[in-house]
Amino acid sequence: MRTPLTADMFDELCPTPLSPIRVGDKWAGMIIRCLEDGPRRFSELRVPLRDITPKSLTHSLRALEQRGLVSRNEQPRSVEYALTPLGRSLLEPLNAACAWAEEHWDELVDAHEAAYQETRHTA
Amino acid sequence: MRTPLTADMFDELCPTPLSPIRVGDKWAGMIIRCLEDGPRRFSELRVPLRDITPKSLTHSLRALEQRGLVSRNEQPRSVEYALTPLGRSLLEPLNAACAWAEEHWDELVDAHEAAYQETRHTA
DNA sequence: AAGGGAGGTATCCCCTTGGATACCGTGAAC
DNA sequence: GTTCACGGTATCCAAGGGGATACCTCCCTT
Repeated sequence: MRTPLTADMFDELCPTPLSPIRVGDKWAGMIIRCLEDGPRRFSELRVPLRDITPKSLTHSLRALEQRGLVSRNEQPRSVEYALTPLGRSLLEPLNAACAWAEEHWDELVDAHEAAYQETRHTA
Repeated sequence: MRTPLTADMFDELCPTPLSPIRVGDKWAGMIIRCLEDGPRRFSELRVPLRDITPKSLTHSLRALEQRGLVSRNEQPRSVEYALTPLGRSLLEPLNAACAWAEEHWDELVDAHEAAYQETRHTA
């Protein structure tokens, strides 16, 4: 564990974009996933979230802190973010949501494409 | 089943507002719950959602339709909305999310109040 | 003393979300 | 033939989410 976070970990197979279920703001769900294996540093979190601006990351992390899901541990040479026990307990329903999205992936894609076609047809 | 929807069904005990987990937009989760026991009509759905404007309800329902979660059945004298099988399958992770929120209700409230106090103190 | 990395802030700006209010079209029902 | 409920639209508006860019402070290294 504590393997480096990769830049492509949310690229292809992650069901997040098509799933109707969301945790907090745009980034919160992914951040929680990133912290699953242990504490991470600010700059470390920016890697898998690609082009996230520091402002957005700060904002999301503060919101997660306020909800008691993430802790901020400031040390001499770095800042480490980690899941609180409450945040870790959230992994269970979050995983259930992701599993649902993966399980119904085809239907979600079909519905999305059908809606898109209809839009084009109407226009 | 098919008992009338009450105006207060989302008032007190519903964990939605404090839960970090959301389904679609502001109303989607509650709409899905409302359809759990069978099809409902537009005006019927407005009751439990209190002050929802027709515009907002229309918008949310259209979005749920596009995602394939809700079906719209137009009949001579009424329009009925119902869960699709896909929509119904979403109840499982949705219930998991609600159960989580209820289970950690106290912690959620504590975190929320602590954040509020801190805001007041800072200001 | 200067450079550099970590962890942010400060501004600006656009787009979306969602509420308020008002209006509309259709088909019973009176 | 007008009124009424149903199922919406149309328009306007305020607040918030989120990206782009630039800047800053602290501390360590060289």
